Amino acid sequence: MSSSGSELGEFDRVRERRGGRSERVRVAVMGAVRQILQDSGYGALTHRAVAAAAYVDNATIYRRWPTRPQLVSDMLRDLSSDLVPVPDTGSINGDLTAYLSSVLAMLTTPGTKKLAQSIFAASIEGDDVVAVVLADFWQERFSGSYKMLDRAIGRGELPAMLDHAAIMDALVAPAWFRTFISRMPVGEEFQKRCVMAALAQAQTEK
Amino acid sequence: MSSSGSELGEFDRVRERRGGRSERVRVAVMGAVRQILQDSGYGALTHRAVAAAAYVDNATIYRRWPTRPQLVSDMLRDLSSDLVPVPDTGSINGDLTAYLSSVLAMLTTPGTKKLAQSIFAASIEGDDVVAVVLADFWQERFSGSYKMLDRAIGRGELPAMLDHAAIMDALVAPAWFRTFISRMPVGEEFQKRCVMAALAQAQTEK
DNA sequence: TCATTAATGCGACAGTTGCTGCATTAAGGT
DNA sequence: ACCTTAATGCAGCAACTGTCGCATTAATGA
Repeated sequence: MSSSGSELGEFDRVRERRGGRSERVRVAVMGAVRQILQDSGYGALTHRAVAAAAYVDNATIYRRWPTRPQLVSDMLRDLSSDLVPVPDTGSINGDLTAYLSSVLAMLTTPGTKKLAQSIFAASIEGDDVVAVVLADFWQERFSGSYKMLDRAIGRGELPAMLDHAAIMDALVAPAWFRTFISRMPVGEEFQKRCVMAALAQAQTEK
Repeated sequence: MSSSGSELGEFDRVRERRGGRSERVRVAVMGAVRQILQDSGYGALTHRAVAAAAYVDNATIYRRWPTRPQLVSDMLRDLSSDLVPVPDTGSINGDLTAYLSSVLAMLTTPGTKKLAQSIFAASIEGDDVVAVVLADFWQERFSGSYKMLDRAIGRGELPAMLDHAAIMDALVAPAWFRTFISRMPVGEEFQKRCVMAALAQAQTEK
């Protein structure tokens, strides 16, 4: 039955080669994707453009990442979380202010804004499989920020029964909404108001 | 100088033909665009697909709407506002609940969700000129909903000095954010909570 | 070190997309 | 009714996109 000596199951297992050249290609491609997205945006993300920037043949890109959304979602895994760090200033007010400040900085700086835009564009263009990856990405991103809230509960600043998601909605949803959908300005008082709204939401018992 | 008999300015004016065949083509194309977006989404919006659906030559589409975002932004003008009507139930609580309910229905129904998705995709792909059109679209959409708040002020339900945009942010931003960005569920209690948050924001003096 | 074969590079191909002359049609003014 | 010419239809083109077969390279296990 199995032409292979090892008995790992009913079917022959395709032995993937995860190290060496394949890994080098992967790193180069992911770097090229991020570079292109930051510099020129999602519209410039072509398989051949990535291939050229990574010094890899375009057929290789097509074989490992058949669609553009897959390129983006795969890059998300490598994306370090230092884009929006979770602060620890000692007070919930300071934490929320610092966090939203990071988000707004990310959404304002051209390079990272294009990056965020691309994530959004990919999630629209991508099929359901990619959507799952992206949902995981956000879940992880949020679970990190939830620690911020739990610390405040430990300090007695917030009630124990919190709707974590509701608070983060109040804090960051308007920023994303204005940046990419309604395209209204996100100024200084807008930021303060969102922090206030998040705090008000946090005081509401679940 | 001027080969034309009429003296309308220094240069000859190109006499556009706004009626007759041109208008019929325009109506057919706009209908085809909306049909395609609702049925198959932004990815299926090809010039040739629109041309086929509208029984018009594809060169005509290219000449009058050179890019896909222009097709979408032009369709927005025709889009009747009955997608998200501004309610008048008699109380601010009822109005906000009904309004958010309409927004969520629009974001949940497949056809209209794809329509909203397409607007977003076009605003990302489109150049700055298109962005202006889309900003106007949202401005008009919001100005309609502001009347809802002004009626509440007239009834004495809300303080006179309101930050209209802040209230609408609290009401609808989380819905858009969860639908297209964080992809979290938008359930029954989510809706109630957003209305509560918007009311709390409304009670805050500007 | 050697054999196996997954992964890549290379070249070519059909299908699609964006665009452009040119002939034809019909809208708008006289 | 007639003229001018804007707008459309038609045909064809270069550029780009996605895919494939085949030769070559090198990762992995023995």
